[in-house]
Amino acid sequence: MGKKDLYLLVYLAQKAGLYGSLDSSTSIIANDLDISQQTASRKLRDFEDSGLIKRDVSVKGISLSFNDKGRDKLKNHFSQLKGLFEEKKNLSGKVFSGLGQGGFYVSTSEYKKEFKKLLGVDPYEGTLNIKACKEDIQEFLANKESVRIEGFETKKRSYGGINCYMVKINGVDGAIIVPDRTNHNNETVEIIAPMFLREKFNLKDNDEVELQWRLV
Amino acid sequence: MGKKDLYLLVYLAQKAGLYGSLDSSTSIIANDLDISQQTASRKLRDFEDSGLIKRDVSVKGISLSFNDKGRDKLKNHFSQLKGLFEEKKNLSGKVFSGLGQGGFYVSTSEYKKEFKKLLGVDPYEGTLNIKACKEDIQEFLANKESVRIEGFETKKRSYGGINCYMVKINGVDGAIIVPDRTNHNNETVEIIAPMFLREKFNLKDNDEVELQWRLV
DNA sequence: ATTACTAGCGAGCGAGTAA
DNA sequence: TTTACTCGCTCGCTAGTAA
Repeated sequence: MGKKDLYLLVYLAQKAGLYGSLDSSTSIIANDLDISQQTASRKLRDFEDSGLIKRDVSVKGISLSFNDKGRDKLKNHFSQLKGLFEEKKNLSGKVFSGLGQGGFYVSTSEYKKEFKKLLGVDPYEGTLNIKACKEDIQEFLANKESVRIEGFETKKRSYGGINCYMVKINGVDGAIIVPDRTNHNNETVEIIAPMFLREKFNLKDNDEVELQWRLV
Repeated sequence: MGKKDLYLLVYLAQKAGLYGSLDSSTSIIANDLDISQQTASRKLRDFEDSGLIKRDVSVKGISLSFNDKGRDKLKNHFSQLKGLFEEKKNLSGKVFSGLGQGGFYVSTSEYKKEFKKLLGVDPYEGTLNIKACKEDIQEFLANKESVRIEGFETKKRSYGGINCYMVKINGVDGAIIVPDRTNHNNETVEIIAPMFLREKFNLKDNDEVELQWRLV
């Protein structure tokens, strides 16, 4: 589906709901959107082919509902706009135990040197994993400037780049790090800070923490 | 401007900000959006002609910013989406004594097993009935994802499916259950939770409780 | 009444180029 | 380098119908 057809997706969302369904006909939809019945039919077939919607056709009409992919597409579009109109200032999430992969970055001296520039002081050699709702994270990061740490190569292996976002965590200066190569899904963020945050704040898994932006 | 060109307006908004401006060139924009320089140029002129944006052209490039009309158009689009994604966040209602039919579901081992998956722990073998205004309930449930527990059959009888909505009740993780076969009207919801909520919160009939969404 | 195929046409895209 | 004009061509639209 082309970016030009968003308007149809929005129309469907309004008529069917994101989790509901719409019983209609291609002529009705065409009429509502001021396009031909044939075009409506074709576009809906295209949406189905791209996996955005579910389409049930009968001689009585057509029943339409969203797939995850379609919802995601709309949600993503919405998040972008939301960043423009409603800039999220805070992100709260819950501590959880990660796989320890973040510690690798902070322990690697080339990265560590860059992190020190971000934090002003040496980073603690480990990261704090925080889980939050995917949309909240997207919104929090949307339109925010990140500091890029470029990847590099040694004889032994290559090291990927990292995007860093300057934040305060429970009031302490830190940074969200988003390595190019990460196993994380998009429901988690990884934090570096000058000290062992778990100890500092006596954090256990599922404890809530609050992130705020700080200026670079 | 046609409805199809929203994507360009969104691009501009992200680059320029709603109240800022963007110094760029038609080639850069064309490249970002995967269209030709000529098309970018033409579309931007069209936007200007429709009064959506302000356009300052020089041989060095182009400076773009939004007019009220352009901002309104985007804002309007955003508001439509907002209605879809940000529904009512809370529902308050009053405890009442139901007919005890909900307890049947939580006592049936097949259902109970599914409920355990939802709650993480075994459910208390009973439900809490909550009465609220019909419209509030509809709005609260609108467009929310539900977890479906399919019905099943035994030799003795058949068991209907249940739709479950993940909620917090007074801060406790629980779920609204909506059996396919229910005697409830649409002014009530039925809650399962890991513990006997009436005891936990010392609830009497007509006491007010608050429901909030929680992520699955 | 439907959906959707085929054909033909026209809007809109982009290459070339002027300013 | 810019922006933007002209023009040819293509993609996607709609009319006509089939199913």
